[in-house]
Amino acid sequence: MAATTTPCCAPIAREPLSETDAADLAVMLKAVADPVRLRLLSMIGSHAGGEACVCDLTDAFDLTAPTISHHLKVLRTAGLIDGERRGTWVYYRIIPEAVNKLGALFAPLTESSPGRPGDLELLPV
Amino acid sequence: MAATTTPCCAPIAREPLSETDAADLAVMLKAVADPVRLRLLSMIGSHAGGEACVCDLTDAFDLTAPTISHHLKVLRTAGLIDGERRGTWVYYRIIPEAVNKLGALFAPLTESSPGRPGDLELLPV
DNA sequence: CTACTACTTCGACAAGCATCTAAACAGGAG
DNA sequence: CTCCTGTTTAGATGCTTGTCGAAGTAGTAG
Repeated sequence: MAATTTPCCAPIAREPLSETDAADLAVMLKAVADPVRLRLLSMIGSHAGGEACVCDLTDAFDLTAPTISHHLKVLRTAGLIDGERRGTWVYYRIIPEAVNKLGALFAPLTESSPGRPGDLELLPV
Repeated sequence: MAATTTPCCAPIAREPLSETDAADLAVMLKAVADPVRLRLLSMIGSHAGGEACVCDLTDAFDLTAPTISHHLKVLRTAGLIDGERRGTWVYYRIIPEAVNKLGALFAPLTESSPGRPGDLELLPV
């Protein structure tokens, strides 16, 4: 749907984001800026085999199945996860590129530059 | 207000987030999940000297001053920036710890683990 | 075929949020 | 002191979104 494989954007404190990039990233961040979706993403990512069945996810919350399905759709639309039906169950998997993109945005800044932040050090990923 | 200096949370795909940690992180992510605030943060962080005056920020948008002030307050409440009045103008500065916390959450995953994600490699920061 | 389970879509409602205008507050200049 | 500029607060409004119940779709089992 959206272009999920854009290289995009330097670290947030490196150079000002363009209006377009900011809007693009905000979509992805909005998807993650929810406790339930954050936990869903974490559960899927840390699940054995790298993928989790919806049934497992639903049981972990005090929410109805439609609500979980809605949150999964938001994550999927944002390009953060991908779902696949295998027989009876639907399995979701994290899209690592998308997560890495967010990680790169909040780049490793040098924490200890007490007043002279002119020379940042970027860790080459 | 909130505890901003918590070490908190392994990478999102490392282990499932606790309900508490997820809620805590969601607050910070909600603050960033907006195009305007994303650009504000980026402008502040990449500004010469590491800090930016509100007047500079206001001019860069088609929004009224109160709206910008509101967004800055959201970022400040989330512990992402800090503001200080010096004479006539107010200067804002990024809090690197907070940004790094987000960066650590979306940790560098090994992209190419095709089915055996048991041993992830963490880059020691 | 019917019955059952797993998941998604639909429609609705309450809460939250981005934005505005108007007004208040802080500091510098005349 | 008064006036002006920069910034924040207060209140109001319209859009977005998290949640639910009910209904729809997909696949398995008998």
